[in-house]
Amino acid sequence: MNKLTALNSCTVSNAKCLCFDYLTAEEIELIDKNSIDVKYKKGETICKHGTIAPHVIYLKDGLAKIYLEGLNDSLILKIIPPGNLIGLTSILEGNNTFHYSSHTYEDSAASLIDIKIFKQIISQNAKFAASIIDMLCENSLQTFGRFFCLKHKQLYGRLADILLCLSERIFKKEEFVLKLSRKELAELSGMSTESLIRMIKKFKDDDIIEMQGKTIKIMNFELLHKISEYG
Amino acid sequence: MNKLTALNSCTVSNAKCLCFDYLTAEEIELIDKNSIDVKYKKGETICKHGTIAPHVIYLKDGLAKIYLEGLNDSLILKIIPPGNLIGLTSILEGNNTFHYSSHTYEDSAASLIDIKIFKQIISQNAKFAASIIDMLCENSLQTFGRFFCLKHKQLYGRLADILLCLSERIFKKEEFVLKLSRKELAELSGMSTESLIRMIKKFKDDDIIEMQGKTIKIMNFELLHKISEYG
DNA sequence: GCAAAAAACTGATTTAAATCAGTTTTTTTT
DNA sequence: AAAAAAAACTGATTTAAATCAGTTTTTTGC
Repeated sequence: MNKLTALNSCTVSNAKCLCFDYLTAEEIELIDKNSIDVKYKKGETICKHGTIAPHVIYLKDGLAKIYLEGLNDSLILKIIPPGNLIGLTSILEGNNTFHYSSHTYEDSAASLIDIKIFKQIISQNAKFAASIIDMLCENSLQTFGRFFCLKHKQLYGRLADILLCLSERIFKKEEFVLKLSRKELAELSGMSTESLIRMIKKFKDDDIIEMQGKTIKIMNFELLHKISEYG
Repeated sequence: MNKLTALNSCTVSNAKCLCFDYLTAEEIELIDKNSIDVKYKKGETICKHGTIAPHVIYLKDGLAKIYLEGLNDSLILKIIPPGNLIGLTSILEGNNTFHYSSHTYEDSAASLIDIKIFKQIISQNAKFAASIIDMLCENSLQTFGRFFCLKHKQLYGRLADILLCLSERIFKKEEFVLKLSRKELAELSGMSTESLIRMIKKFKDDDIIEMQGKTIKIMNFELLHKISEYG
């Protein structure tokens, strides 16, 4: 496989959150005692860039995005499916703030784990720490790929990336229901809403996808991969 | 300070490589025995994306870039000044390859640290591991900022970012000698060579910088910061 | 020191994608 | 069920930046 095929603007990393598998019984209890379970409605804010980060967030259910906000623009860094952490970079020593904002795409549930306890366990449990390191590395790789593709690929290739990511990594089905507006899907693909609509039309005309309402079905994976690869 | 001011396409992270300060005498010896010192000429390749990563690279002297290569384009992820690590993400379990390429900007010297030994020390020394986690977090933040700015800021703002980064973070002087061609500087700013030349001209005409050959002097930091901030 | 090559620069043109200005369709509210 | 609001869509226009096609300047090698 060539280098380029490895780069895509996919919105989720390969990282599985395995770190909790390495906890002792006491550590699990410690985390349980120092966590708060929360439910979020669709569209709610989970965390806000620049505010103090009192916890690391484990998304148990639902779907969320993490993003950076500018004056006019915002940039989606990644999508968080269930079983992933939000705010891992906030464990950084000497800067206990959230480094991005997060927002739910659908009704979601999360555990808010006290960040001090989280850091304490990192310092006392080497396997847990190693697992965190792995996740941070995976997150970096995902960001690198997305960075490259949003900077260099054209609209066509970017939409192909997103569709493949949704189908293969997030929903793991060729047909899925994506509860996002065109505006949100455009933001995710890093393009304007109008451009997104035009691209979707092209994909439909070329029989690459079928789309009815919020249901998307990938009809031609092979071609979609080629479009993703060649930009 | 508002969120936006925190985002820049600066090419170096704030991370200081402190991890080696936490080693025991034996661990230092272990690393010494399992490291190779190498000298690179200007323009040499330090590591190549996709190849096996037998070591983590500590840049002792010189200047390097790490970047992703596409078919036509390449994307500079960051600049590595002396005292920083290259290839830290390669410690990721189950994927011992380099996740980017690296190339020297000037004559440089590095220590190649055996990656197995490096990982062994992570697993046995919690403070070392915590320091690695810190560096990974800092690297992520730097990438986020650069990602946002290269995606959303215009040429003018991007060049301002790079100039500020070079002056304030890398050379730590208002006047510095940058041994890069226009082409390399353009690549660093994520724009075409012609665009870079036009932007430099604008900056000179507006008395923001002075430039003679490879010597750059920042004349108006305040304005440069404003340009960086407002894009 | 001169020729050749590379780098720096300039102006004109092209292009990809955003923006603008709408219309149509769908959803929500009353 | 009708009105209002929001979302989806369409075509025309604009714009930022790349590309193209050169010229001038600097560097390199013989």
